[in-house]
Amino acid sequence: MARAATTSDAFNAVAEPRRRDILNFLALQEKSVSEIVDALELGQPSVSKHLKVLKDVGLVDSRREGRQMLYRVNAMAIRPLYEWTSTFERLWRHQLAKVKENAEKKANL
Amino acid sequence: MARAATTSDAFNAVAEPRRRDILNFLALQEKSVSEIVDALELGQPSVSKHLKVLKDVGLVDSRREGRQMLYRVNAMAIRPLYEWTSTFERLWRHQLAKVKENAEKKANL
DNA sequence: TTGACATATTCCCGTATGGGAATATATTAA
DNA sequence: TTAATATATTCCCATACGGGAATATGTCAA
Repeated sequence: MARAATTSDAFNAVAEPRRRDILNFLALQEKSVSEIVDALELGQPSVSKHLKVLKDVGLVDSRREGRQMLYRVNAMAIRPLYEWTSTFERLWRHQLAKVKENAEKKANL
Repeated sequence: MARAATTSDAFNAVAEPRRRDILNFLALQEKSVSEIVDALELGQPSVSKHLKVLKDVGLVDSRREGRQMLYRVNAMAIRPLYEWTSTFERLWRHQLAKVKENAEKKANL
């Protein structure tokens, strides 16, 4: 077995930094491919390929408007990632609480 | 340029499902390598290699106890992932709110 | 039609992957 | 010492990556 395909799930799709850049850029509103190309300073074919990966895993949707294709984020598809990381949030809060506690103990010596 | 190294950041390290399995397994308490091997039903060399990746990006720490190596999660290292996904949480909440709104509208016809 | 614009796809290649098998290293016990 | 246990590393290979260049497809305008 080799490395899992980038299209196998949201975790793999989002591992690529440029794809996160694209999602960030689309977060506020839908954009055309060329707007993304301009914003990210990346080749048009690369952007189209990244968008295909994102679409395959459901992270973006698209619609045609004239000659342009408009892409928008499907935020729901990021939810599994959020849920998974949330299970660890409790752990680091606990960790931070202990650090704080120790600091206060020291201060009160 | 090829695909980014699995050790380049937490996003890439966590893209591999077995590594998420390992982190899940370590979430509650530290475990030895052989405990992980038994739990995940994966070869020992594979587990050691996954642990190396996780350690390289700071997702786990380890300490020796006799012949065993005990690994534990460093939850703080997952924080960037949580933060990034959180920026999209607002978006899907908004989406869900609209769905609910539409459903209620229909119900009141 | 033809041409121009916007996007998608194909082809190329250097690079790294994850698993298994075999082997190396570290630690303890006898 | 030597043997046994626990873990790490190396070597192998099939696979897919991301980017650039070139090309194909799709849409509108004249």
